[in-house]
Amino acid sequence: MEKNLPKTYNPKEFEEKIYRMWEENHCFKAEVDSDKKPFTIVMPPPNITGQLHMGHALDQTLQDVLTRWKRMQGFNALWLPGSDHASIATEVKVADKIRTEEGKTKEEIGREEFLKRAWEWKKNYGGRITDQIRKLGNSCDWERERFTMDEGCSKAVTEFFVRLYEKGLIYKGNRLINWCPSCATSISDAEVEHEDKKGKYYYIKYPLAENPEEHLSIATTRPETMFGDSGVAVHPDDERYRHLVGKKVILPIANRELEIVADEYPDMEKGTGAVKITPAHDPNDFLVGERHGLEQIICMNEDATMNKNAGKYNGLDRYECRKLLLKELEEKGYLIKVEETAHSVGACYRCNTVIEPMLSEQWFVKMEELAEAAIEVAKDGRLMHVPDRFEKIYLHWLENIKDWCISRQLWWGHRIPAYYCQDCGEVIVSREFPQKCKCGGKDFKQDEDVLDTWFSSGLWPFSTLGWPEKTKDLEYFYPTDVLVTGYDIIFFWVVRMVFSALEVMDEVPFKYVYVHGLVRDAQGRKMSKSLGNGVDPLEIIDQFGADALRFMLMTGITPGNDIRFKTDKLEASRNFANKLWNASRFVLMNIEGSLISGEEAKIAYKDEDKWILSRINTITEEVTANMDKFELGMAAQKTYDFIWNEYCDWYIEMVKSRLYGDDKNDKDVAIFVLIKVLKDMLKLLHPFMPFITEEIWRHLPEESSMLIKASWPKYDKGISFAAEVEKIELMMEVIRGIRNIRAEAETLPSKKLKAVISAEGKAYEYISSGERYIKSLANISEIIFADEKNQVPDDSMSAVVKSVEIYIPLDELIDFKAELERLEKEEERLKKELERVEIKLSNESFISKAPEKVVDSEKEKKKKYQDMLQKVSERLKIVRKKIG
RNA sequence: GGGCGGUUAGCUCAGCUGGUUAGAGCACUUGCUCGACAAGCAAGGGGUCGUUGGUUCGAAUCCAAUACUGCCCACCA
Repeated sequence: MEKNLPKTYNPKEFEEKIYRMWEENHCFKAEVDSDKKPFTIVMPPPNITGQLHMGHALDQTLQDVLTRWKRMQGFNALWLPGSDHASIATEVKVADKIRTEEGKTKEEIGREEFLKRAWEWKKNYGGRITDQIRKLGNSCDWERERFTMDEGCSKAVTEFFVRLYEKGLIYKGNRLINWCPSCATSISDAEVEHEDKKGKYYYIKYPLAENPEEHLSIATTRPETMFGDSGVAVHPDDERYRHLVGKKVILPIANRELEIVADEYPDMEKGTGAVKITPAHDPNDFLVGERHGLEQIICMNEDATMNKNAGKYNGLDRYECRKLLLKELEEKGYLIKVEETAHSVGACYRCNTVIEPMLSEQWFVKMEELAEAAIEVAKDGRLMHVPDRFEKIYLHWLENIKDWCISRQLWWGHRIPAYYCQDCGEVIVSREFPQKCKCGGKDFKQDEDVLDTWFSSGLWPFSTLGWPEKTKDLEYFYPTDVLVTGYDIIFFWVVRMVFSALEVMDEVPFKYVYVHGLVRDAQGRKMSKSLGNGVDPLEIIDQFGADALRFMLMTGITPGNDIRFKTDKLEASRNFANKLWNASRFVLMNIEGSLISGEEAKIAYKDEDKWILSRINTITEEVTANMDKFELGMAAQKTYDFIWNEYCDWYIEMVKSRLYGDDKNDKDVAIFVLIKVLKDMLKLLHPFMPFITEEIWRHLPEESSMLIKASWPKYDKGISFAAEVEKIELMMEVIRGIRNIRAEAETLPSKKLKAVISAEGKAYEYISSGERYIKSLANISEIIFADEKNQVPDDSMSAVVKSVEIYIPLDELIDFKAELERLEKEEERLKKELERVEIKLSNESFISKAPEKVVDSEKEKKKKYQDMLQKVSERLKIVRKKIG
């Protein structure tokens, strides 16, 4: 135990210190231990190029809350951290650096040298994001930190690739892929973002070969691709064109002949019904072309300039070509009309450049079989989504999946383990560099391409635990329990982890997928660099503390929904931390000498002790239930409410008179309960606010171990003080009633007042045995019970709570006007309530059909309201008479 | 074109499997220099829960339709 807490809550003074303490004591470490049950979360690896942003803060905090909670519940909790090499993003960054610092392109530097620089870059900057993450308080096992390109993960990638290849699930083929001209690489379908943009339909004349006077009108949004045309398709049922099938048209400018083919693909209703077919630059046309054996003509280069197939436009950028081509078409009379339209355009999700569908030889993963397995585990419940609406999205995507293009024309990443014999051209896919080819050749060249980043990310849940080796870790910690991620990368990542795991591990990689939303700005906009509306978590931590940020994110969250970042919510969280800080300070300040034992305290519990113990017990049960259901926001909110509204506002206030009194033993009992409940509160709050709770914990007497290692409180069936709870709650209402009188009547002095109370039965017992609460908390000097001797004075202000009447005698000071207003308002309210209950009770079907419990409680309510109403009415009469 | 959300106090949002006087934070009003806390204390005001219809003894909660709004998916030449 340390000395008392400083006067004000200042997170900067201890957050870093506490984190260091946890790390130095290896508190985050998890090792195989067959006596304990494992709980595993594998951290979605942030990109090494990344900076910590609010999305991370949310994502990371959720994982930390779950990890800390499970650790306290006695699980062997492993949260495994790491980072992702982020192929494209890093390559772009490193290339930029080389360009600005050395004035060279990456090609000029060469592959080997470039990779050297990239690793250097990773060494210098790759740890930045993980350093930032520590500031959030993450309790991940840093001693196990992994990187997608470290030795083990790389080995896993090769192993996985080879296995899929050997099974025939990976193939190399000439297919239509998405080409990003700016990144100069292919990208997968998932990496293309579609956006509706304004565009134009250009209607172009394609004259018939045998009769140039006649023509087909062809609409296109990308006229420059006409240099890749190798046919025109019409629908076989289309009367307009039936006679032309098999004939030829002339491709304008290029002056090539194109065959007219009949195919189901064209939509007769749309455009002119005749479609130009460009197999090498459009995915649909590619299929049509395959069906009819049409030539695949590539008319663009990799940088989206036109190639020699575009004739005189060779070398021009695609859009420049479009402009000039349209001009020429118009001049030569080939352009029929131009129509405005809106159509969807695909862009690269990294650089936002419009992608170019292009025919290219790439490596692909066959998806059908893999997808089926991933669909099955969702349907049979082995994989659960929280909230479950995301399961539909997941399923829909898998059910419509196409083969996955995995090769990238980049250098930073896992190089494809395919080797080409330089003598015979044979392709060998293998784990090691091949020694000898069938043909006897020994000269091999490895494939130049690297793999899609998500190929390695897909293996993350098990490659980080040692796969392909059969490690103890893998056996013990796998499958993991929860995957926490945003809905924006379900397709990129979640799906890929699932089918990859099912393929090689034969088991789901995680049991639950907890899907969270985005953190938006105060106006509800997405935080983005271009808008400049991003909020830097590090600045927030600096200003408010990590605990406040975490708590704000957690209370604001409902699974799957976006969250708005507002400073006032942050302030509220910080204020809450301050409240807890001061309450704890108050408790510690009042400790004198040694503490009494639980047994000693137990026999001397006062009613408020029993009440608060009973309440924390209930709250513990509820919070735990919420956590079990992933209702973390609710759990945090309940803890907040209990600490502030029950412990601070009521319990501490009730106990003060005992702390300042002369009864030493009674004081010790109060201290005992104050500490006991505080401890449980700190435990419940610890997953959400780890720093402040640990810091306070360090100051508690007789606590030598850390809170992070403490055990989660359990619901105690033995604690049930129903009568005490009822009594204290009645006290609270009476006190509120008196305070209300004080507040409403402006003429009331702030000094102590007498109270005359009329109560019967249980209420009388409660109040007579609980006078001290009313005296101290409502500032009352004396309580007189009304009976034959002590009549209720007319000149008094009054309140009715439950069946208790309270009168504050005031003689000439009385503010009858205020009293009248209060009573009238009260009467009206009661009449309304009573009416509602009476209507319900006079409804026969209610009486016969509603459960007895509900009917009884309505009857009780009726009695209560009648009783109160009668009392209020009598009082009103008197006051009205007084006023005259 | 298909799918999924949201619509509750001035603002931002909670309200799980139908029964509470419909809640919180911020904002607002009034009063507090009383020994944890003004980042605070006490007492208040403010909502026909988007609209319509249905199920039910009973609907913010379940169902249907509708309006507005956001997001995701899709090969609309």
